[in-house]
Amino acid sequence: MKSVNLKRLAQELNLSVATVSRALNDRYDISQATKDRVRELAAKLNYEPNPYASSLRRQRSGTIGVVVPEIANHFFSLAINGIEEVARLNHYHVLIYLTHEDYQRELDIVRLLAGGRVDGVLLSAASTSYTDTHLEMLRERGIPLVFFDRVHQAPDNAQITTDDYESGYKATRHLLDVGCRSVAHLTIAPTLSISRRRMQGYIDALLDGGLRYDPSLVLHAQGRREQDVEMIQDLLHQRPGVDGIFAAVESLAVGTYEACRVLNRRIPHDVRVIGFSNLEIAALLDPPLTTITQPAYAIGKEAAKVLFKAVLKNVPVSSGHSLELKSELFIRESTFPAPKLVKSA
Amino acid sequence: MKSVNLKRLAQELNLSVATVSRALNDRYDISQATKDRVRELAAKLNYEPNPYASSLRRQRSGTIGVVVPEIANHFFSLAINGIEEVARLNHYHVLIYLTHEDYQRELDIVRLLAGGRVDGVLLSAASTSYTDTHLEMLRERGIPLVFFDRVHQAPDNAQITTDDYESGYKATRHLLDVGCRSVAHLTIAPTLSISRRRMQGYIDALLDGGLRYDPSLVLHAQGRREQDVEMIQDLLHQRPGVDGIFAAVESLAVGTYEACRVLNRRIPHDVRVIGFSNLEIAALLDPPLTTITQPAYAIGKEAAKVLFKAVLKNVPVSSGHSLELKSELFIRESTFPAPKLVKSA
DNA sequence: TTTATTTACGTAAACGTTTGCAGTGAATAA
DNA sequence: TTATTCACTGCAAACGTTTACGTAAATAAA
Repeated sequence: MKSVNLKRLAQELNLSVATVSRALNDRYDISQATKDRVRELAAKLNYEPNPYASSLRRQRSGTIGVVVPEIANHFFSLAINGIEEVARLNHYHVLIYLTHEDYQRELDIVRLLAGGRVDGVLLSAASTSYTDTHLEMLRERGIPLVFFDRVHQAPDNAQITTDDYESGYKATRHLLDVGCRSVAHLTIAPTLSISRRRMQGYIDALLDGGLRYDPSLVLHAQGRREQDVEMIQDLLHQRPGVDGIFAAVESLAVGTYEACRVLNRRIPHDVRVIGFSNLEIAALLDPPLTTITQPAYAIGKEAAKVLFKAVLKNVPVSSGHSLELKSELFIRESTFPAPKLVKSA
Repeated sequence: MKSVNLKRLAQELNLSVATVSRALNDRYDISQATKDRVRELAAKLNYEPNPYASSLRRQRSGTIGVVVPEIANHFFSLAINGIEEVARLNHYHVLIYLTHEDYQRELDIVRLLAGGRVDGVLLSAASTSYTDTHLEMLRERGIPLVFFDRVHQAPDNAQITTDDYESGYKATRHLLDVGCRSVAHLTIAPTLSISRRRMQGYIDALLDGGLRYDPSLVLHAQGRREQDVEMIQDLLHQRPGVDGIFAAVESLAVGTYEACRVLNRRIPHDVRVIGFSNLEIAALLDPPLTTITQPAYAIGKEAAKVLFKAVLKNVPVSSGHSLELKSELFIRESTFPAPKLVKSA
């Protein structure tokens, strides 16, 4: 019940607490003989240093904080996987916080973290409105911050993202290539830079393809599953000419499938669908979904690497450390050109 | 850069550190006037108490540890979601650790946690071999532990599980009901109690259904995606008579779909498939997958609740606090009886 | 020999809180 | 008047580490 500490070890070995501490930390000014003695007893008694005492003394927590909108989401759980990997290699611990897309909650969390609980923060922004006061708090306290995926347009922050503009362009372009003439775009909060960049890619691809950009074909979802599906249904119903849909996030691609099922629209015969997604089973959907897939695991890993560079060297991160990874297009049946399908159907 | 602490506040207010601390903690023996003064300045200076000093002094970390085999998995991410919810309500922080199904890693993690970093632990066991030495470490240190889903047969531990036996029975029974005569079972490590219980349900349902239990129809997967799919292919190939498959974990249900695709076996025409799964999009698969779905979110929530009861009241958890939640059967096309399908195909 | 250097360890302060105890001045009771 | 209570506040120790500094003994240099 009573945990063994340095004092206990010191008494039992007839040494001072300082010597024991130094022996365990493998300091140069302790003889090999005592180091061995100390370590042996420590192992025998299952000694584990008290992390809070240690963190208090060296002003360093050995912990990073990860703040994400949600966790039941393939992208984020894969990213966290990558983050955890890097943290473990650096003997660091990982605190997880969920904002549930709520800016206020994000603010509260960051305030807490700025209190010194962590040595660094990885953050993927909530979709609701934004000021960057809380980021200032971290900066004031000298706590490095690296954004990943959902970044915030702060003056000089490191951020790990994907080529959202190019991806948006590529996705839209692909729809045009397979014959779509009226492409809708489903996205989330326009305050998010990823949304804006994906959408800009969408717009530019339309224009380059000789189509005009029709804002009424852009649907901003709320993130509430059922309501979003209804909105998609409404869109498909009111604009029967829509023959292609580009979903900027996975949940909206899935929502499109559901809406199409309800409305009896055939994919890809009536409408072709492409979506950002990290679903491993996209290929097993009915029909297999064409996806733009982000390297989620790599994003988490790289973001953590950049953060640790700053944390361990005790230097601030800057936009110079930013990275943009490439996402990949997987073409599947949901965007097959119509003619082929008509035959086999 | 320099963080504001109690001393700073005390100086600025001409009070002692003790008074400031008590004022912020809303102690009864501080006048309302000083409380107001203190709080005002604290808010103005953005004071956040140093969590490590605080944790060191009161022997309490305000943190729980969550240990799971993996996170890129619907069940676990949903469970973590539930856990985080409860933790947040209790103003607790959540440390995440991944074992990647590696027992040695689980051991190392528990050893760390037993060092006092957390006030309690939620654990879902890795699938590899098992002794319960590390659980003893937690018990010795008086750190409550609650298992969820993947429990370990420790003498007197609290555990939150689902009705695995009944679920296994129900799933198998369902396959028999729709006409299967040769049902294979895909599962993971037999050391895990969930595996054993699900399998026992499978066996009993077979016997009750007048079939015999054939161990060669049980496949123990390794958790390596590609190899698992190959094993499933081999099974289907060598035992062409198999007309039903019960997958004890989601990945194996998905693997079955892939194997069937490679071998050109039609689901459900040639073989019917049911699997444990928390995929929200099971209904969108080709064909829609019949699932046994665990209340993952609720499991996380309940496990956390039980843990906090122990943590906050400072009492040990015991098996008396264990809970068994019910999983649900969602019947979809992958287990439709053959005749119907022959027509529409 | 004396003096400088190295080796190995101890002393004590510090990190920022919390809290038992004591103390103060004022108000009330005896 | 004195004693007692009450409402506040301060002093100082404690939590378990880490580390700057000091020091004694042993060795090297003079």
